[in-house]
Amino acid sequence: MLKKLMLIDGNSILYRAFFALPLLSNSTGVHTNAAYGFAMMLVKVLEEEKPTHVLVAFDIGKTTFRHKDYESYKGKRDKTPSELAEQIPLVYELLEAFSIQTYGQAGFEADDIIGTLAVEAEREQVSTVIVSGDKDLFQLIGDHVTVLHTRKGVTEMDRYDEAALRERYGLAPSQIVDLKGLMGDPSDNIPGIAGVGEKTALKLLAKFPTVEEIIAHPDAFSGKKLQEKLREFADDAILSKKLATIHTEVPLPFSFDELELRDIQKDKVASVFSRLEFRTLIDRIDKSPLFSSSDNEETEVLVEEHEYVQITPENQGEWEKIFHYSPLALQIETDIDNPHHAGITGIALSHKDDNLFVPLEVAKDWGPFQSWLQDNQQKKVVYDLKRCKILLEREGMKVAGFSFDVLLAAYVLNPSETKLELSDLALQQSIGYLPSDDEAYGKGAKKRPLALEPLAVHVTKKSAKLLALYHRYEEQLEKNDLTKLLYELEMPLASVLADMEMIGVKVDKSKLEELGITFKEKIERLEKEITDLAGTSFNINSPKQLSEILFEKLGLPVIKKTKTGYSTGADVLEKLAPQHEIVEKILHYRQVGKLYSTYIEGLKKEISPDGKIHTRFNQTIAATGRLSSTEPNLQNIPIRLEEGRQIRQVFVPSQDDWSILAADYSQVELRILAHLCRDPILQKAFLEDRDIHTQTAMDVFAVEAEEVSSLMRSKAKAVNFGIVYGISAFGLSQNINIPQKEAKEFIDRYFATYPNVRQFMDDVVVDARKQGYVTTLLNRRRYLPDINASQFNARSFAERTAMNTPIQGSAADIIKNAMVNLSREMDKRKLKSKMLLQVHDELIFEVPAEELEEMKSLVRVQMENAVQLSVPLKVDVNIGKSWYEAK
DNA sequence: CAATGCTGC
DNA sequence: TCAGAGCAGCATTGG
Repeated sequence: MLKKLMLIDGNSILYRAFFALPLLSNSTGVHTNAAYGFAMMLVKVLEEEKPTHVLVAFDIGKTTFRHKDYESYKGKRDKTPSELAEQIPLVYELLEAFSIQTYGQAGFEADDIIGTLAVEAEREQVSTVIVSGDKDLFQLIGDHVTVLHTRKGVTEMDRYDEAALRERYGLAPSQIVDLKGLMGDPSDNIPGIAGVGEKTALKLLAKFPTVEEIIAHPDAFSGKKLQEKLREFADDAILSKKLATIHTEVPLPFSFDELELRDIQKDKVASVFSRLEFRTLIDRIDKSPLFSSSDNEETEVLVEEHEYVQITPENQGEWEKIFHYSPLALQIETDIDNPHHAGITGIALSHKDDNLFVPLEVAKDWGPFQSWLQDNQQKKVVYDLKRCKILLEREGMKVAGFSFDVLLAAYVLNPSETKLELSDLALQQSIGYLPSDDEAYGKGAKKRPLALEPLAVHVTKKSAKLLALYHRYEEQLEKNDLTKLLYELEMPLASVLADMEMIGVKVDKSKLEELGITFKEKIERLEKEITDLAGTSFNINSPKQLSEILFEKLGLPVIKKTKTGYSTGADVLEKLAPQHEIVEKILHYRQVGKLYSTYIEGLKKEISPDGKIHTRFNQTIAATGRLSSTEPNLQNIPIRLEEGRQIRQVFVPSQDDWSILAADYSQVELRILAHLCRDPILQKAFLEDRDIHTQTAMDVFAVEAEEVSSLMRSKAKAVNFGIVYGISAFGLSQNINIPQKEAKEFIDRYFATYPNVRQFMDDVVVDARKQGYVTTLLNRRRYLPDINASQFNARSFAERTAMNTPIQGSAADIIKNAMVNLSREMDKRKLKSKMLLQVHDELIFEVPAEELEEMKSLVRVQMENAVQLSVPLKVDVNIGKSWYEAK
C-alpha cells in the first residue's frame, strides 16, 4: 500500500482547540474542551486523509536552541493556562488509545521534528500532510508535502500546497521565513522589522525574494520612513528569519516506518471517550470507517477472546471448577425489561476466564447450583441486585449472599451519571469492549430475541466483566469514603425494595372504575361548557389550539410566552380567571382530565393478575439520592385537591381486617437545615415542636404568635420552601406572585433573622467550589462541574444545587436508613405487616389488626431514630382502611 | 421525539 | 444585561 504520512503539530492543535471551545467539563469537574477539540480534529483528519503513518509532535521543555540566538524568544508568551495544562495528559491518553505515536525532544520545537520528517518524506517522495494552526509550517510545503491549516473552530481546515500558497500570499514555501523575518511574530516575541506587518512584508517580497536582498536594497522602495526602518532593523530581520526557520535535521531516535498506524482498537478509544464523556464521539465510533472490524481481518484478530461453556445435564462437572471460588459473578438475562413480568432467558456465572452459561431449565432443578444460590457464604457479584433477586424469586429460587452490586456502586460513585448500562460501565472503566443490549438485540423496530448461542455469548460476556468492575469500584469507593453508603445503606435497601415491589399494593378495581365514571362525566360536562363559551369546538388538550381561542378569539391578555407560542400554564390561567369564566373551566377540565388519563386509565393498565400494582423503585436515577417510582409512578398520586385525593381510595390492604398505615416525617428538610446550620432559633423551634411556618412568620415579621395572619404564614411557608430549594428573589416572586423587590425584602429579612442559615448557604457553595462536590449526612457525594462556570445560568444552577442537595439528599439518606432498619426489625419480630411504598418522606404499610399498635410505635421509633440530629425528627402516623383514609 | 403541562415530595 | 426554585414520571399534541 502506498505510504501516506501525517504529522500533527500537537501543541498548536491543542491551543487551538482550547480557545475555540467553551471551557467544558465532564460530570466530575475535569475540563475537557481542549481534549475534546483535539479528538474531534483527530477523528476528522484520520477519516479524511487516511494516513498510513502518523506522528503527533509536541513541544517539551522550555528552552530550545533558538534561545541561544535570542533569549527573549517566546518571552512574552503567557504561561499555559492551568485549565489547558491539566488536559495534556488526557490528550496523551487519547493518542495512546488510538495507538498513535507521540514525540517531543528537549531543545527542539514540535515544528523542528515535523520539519525533519517532512524533509525526509519529501526526499523519499512520500505523500505527507502536516496538520497545524501555525502558518510557519507553510515553509515545509513541497511537491509531496501539504499543510492542513485550521481555519475556524477545530474541524474546519484549509489545505495548502504550493499553488494554494502562491495564490493566497504570492509566495513560495521557502519565502515564509522571509515573510516572518520582516513582519515578526508577536506571539513568539520575534521582532521582525518594527512597523512592518503582513501587508508591507508581502509588498517587499513582491520586489525581492528574500530578506537579505530586501535589506540590501532599501532605496528600491518608496517611502522615506520605510527605507529608514529597513536600515535600522536589518539585523532584527536577519535574526527573525533565522528564528522562524524550521530546523530540519533533528536527530530522531526512530525511523519513518515506526510511525505506521496500527489498527485502532475500538474498545480502547471508546473507553477513553466514555471516561471523558465525549458522547457524540462515542456515537461516531460505530459509524466511522476508522474502526470498522468487519472487512478487516487484522482487526478481527484483535477482538478479545471470549469462551464459555454451556451447562447441560451431562457436563455439570464444569461447575466443579469454579463453584468453590467466592465471589463469583452472576448475571441474569431476560426477555423484557420489567423484572415483574420478564422471563429469564439465561444465567451466566464467571470466575476469571471461566464463564458458564446456564439455561433456566437446567438452573431450576440443579441441586448444586441451587444450594450455591441459597448459601449466604457463597458471595455473588451482580449488576442490579434488586432485579436479580426479583427475577430469581419469581422463578421460585431463593437467593442469598449478594456481596456487591456493580450498578449501585457506579451510582454512589457518581449519582449524576446517567449512562449506567453494563456496557457503559465497562467503557468508563476501561475494562474492554462489551456490546450494549441495543447492539446485541437491536433497537426499536429491529429488536429481536437472540438464538441460544449468541445469547449465551452475550450474557457470559456480561458476567465476565462483573468481577473486573467489582475490583475497580471497590478501590474507588474506598478512596472516596463511600463503602459504608454502598454496603450498609444502598445494598440492603435494594433487597428491601425488591420485597416491597414483589408484595405490591392491592387495588380496589371496582372503586377505580366507579371514580373513572364520575370523572368521565365531569370531563364531558366541562368540555361542553367550554366549547359553548368558546363558540366553537376545539381540542382543549392542545396548548396551540387553546391559545388561539384564549388569546386570539377571546382576546385575553398575554401574560407569558413560551418558545413556541403563548403560555397556557396553570399559573397564567389563574391570573386570567377573573377575566373570563371559561378560564376556570379549562383549569378544572385539565385537572379532571389528568386524573382520568393518568390515574384512572394509567393505573388500570398496571394492575397485575393478582389484583395488585407492582411499581418499580428506581434507586439509581435521582442525583440527590432519592428514589423514583415507575410503571406506574406511585409517588405522585394526588393529595392536594380533594377531587384527586379520592384516587387514594383505590389503594387498599391485600387482606380483610388489615389496615393501611402511613407514616410521614414532619418538616424533615427544614429540620435537616436547622441541624446543618445549627441556627439556635430554628433549633429551638423544632425542639419545642412549634409550627415552623408560623414561627418563621413571627420571626420575620417580628410579631407575636396571635398576630400571625394566614397570609403571613403562607408567605413564610413559601420562603421556607424557597430556602430549601436554593432561593432566588425571582423564584419566590414568581411562586407567590409578588413583586421581585418585595421577594428580595422577605429573603433579606429571613437571612437577617436566621444568620446561620445564610452562613450555611454561603459555606456550602464555597465548599463546593473548592472540592467540586457537595455531600449529604451519610456522605453521599454529588459533583457540581458547573460551580465555577463563567456562564451565569450554569453557575447559578450549580449553586442552587449545592444548597439543595445536602438537604434533599440527607432527607433521602434518613428515610432509606429507616427503611433498612425497620425491615430488619420487622423480620426479627416476625411481623406479618408489610412495607409497601416510599414517597420521599413517607412510608406506607399494610398491617393486620393485631399488629396495629405494635407497628404504630415501631415505625415511629425507627423513623425518628434513623439518624441522630441536633434537632428531633418527628413522624406522624395515620391508619385507615385505604391510603385515602390513612390521613 | 420534543415541547408542554400536571401530579407528587 | 440575562435568566431564574430543588427532585422526579407520565400523558398529550403535533412534527
